[in-house]
Amino acid sequence: MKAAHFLMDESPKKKTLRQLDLMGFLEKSGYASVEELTTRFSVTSQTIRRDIADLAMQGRVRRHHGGVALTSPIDAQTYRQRRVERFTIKHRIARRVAELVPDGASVFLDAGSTCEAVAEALCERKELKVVTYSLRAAVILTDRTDFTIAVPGGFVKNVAGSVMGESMSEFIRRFRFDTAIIAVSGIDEDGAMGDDDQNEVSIVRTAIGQARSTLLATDSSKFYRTALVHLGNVTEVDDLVTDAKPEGALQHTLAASQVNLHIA
Amino acid sequence: MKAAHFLMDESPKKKTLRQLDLMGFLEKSGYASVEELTTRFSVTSQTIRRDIADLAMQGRVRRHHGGVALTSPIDAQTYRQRRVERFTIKHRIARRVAELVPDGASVFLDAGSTCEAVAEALCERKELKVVTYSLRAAVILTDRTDFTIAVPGGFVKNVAGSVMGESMSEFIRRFRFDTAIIAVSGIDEDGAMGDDDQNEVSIVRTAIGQARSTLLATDSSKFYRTALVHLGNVTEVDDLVTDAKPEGALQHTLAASQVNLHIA
DNA sequence: AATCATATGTTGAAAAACCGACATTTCAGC
DNA sequence: GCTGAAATGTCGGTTTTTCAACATATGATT
Repeated sequence: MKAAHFLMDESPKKKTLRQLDLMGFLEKSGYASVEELTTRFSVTSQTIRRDIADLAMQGRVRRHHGGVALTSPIDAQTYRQRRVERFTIKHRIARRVAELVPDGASVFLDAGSTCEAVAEALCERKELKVVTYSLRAAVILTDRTDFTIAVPGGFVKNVAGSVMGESMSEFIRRFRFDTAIIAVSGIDEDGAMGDDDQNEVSIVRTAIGQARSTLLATDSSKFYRTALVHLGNVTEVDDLVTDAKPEGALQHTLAASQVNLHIA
Repeated sequence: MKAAHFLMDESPKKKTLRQLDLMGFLEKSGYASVEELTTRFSVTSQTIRRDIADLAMQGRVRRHHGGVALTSPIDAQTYRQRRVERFTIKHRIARRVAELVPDGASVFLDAGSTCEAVAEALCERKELKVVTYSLRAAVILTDRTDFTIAVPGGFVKNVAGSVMGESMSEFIRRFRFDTAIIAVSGIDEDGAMGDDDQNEVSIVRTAIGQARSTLLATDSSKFYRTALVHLGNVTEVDDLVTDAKPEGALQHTLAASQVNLHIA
């Protein structure tokens, strides 16, 4: 009973997840106040402090009165390196995605960092019509292109910079897409795709329903990760763009389906 | 006592020097606590706080309980650029505007470059509720704060990064504002304010109607310029923040009204 | 169901940091 | 030397943060 315990269990607990997320946030800004973090994660200051205490124990952050900072904050070099690293993976995928989108197409674009990279890559196309609920993607596209771009209205979710509101699906339903470009938080071995936010899932499902074809863009770290909310099955998508071929069960699931696999 | 000549190694302003040094230190570590800084510079915490207050006023650092952090994780280039930007007219005006907005307020924020500068300055406030149809402003605020932010849905107007749609006014009408922060393209000598886009004017008018007070932020180049679409009269606004006192007729128009004039 | 472990929320008192007002120092210019 | 402005220090009262101890929830194991 206990032997199996430390051999197998790799599933990240909530706490660990949040701490990981917290680190990600820190790496962007270098410093974060406890207050910011409490609202960002919707937990008590005490919980944040416990997270911080853990991370500080591991020497990964520096504690301060009122917040946390990175220990070896954004050493210009590592920072650049990280950027480059992300550039290669996410941007390789993004470029591949952009190649699959014809000029003049009407596109739905999901939120999340991968989709922001896709937005950048889409700038190379011409005369696209894009609907997205990612503010950042919208800004990237308006700044660099003259595409027709639409965003739904609502409240902005801080973590992702995505828009959330009551009538999102209604808004999306007003459009038809040649392609829905989506991203997910995890894909199970049986091909179950999932995300961490119920609302986002609902939006994406609506978009898929309005689209002639669905394109899933995700890096291989998402394989075999289970996400909170079920979004659908990977066999429903028409194209899957990723950076490495999935191994094992997932590979078979895909092979047995109609999914076009693109390795960037 | 004159004996302490070994302390006299400072030539220009001590204060300025230390602040410069402090910035240098910050750029390495991204964050520094007040305590660290007191020992590093051998001065009182109060002095450090005054330095910090100065720098924060200039928008060069973010204050936190216990210390300071850089506003943005530095990229030498952007940093230099920011530094210049900080002292432009728009940013001076923006800072003044932010001072007039109390923590916790609900505000409407117009679109345009001045309002984007205001968005940056508003990051210093706390727990604001912001409704804006400027995508860029929305992104700035979501990236740097945990405010509640809402944007209306619609198509994005490329040049300005503002959102336009049928039901904009309806969306705006769902909110009440403590302050509507607006910008205009021109102000006539008789106080007539105008903008160049019929839709934007309609949105702004609606917002003003929902606001307890209206704050006009505009640089002095807008004085005596006539814009296409009439928006209202400057006497309707409660506060006018600008960079230079208007001369001539407009000055009298303002003096005869209830407008509070703030020169940044 | 009972039990245990883990994660999170709550509370109240102690500690730390803040701010304003005023005192003191420094130094340039008369 | 005297004076005034700028910079810094000191002091107290206030606000914010922290921490420890306890309570509650959730979930897995038996």
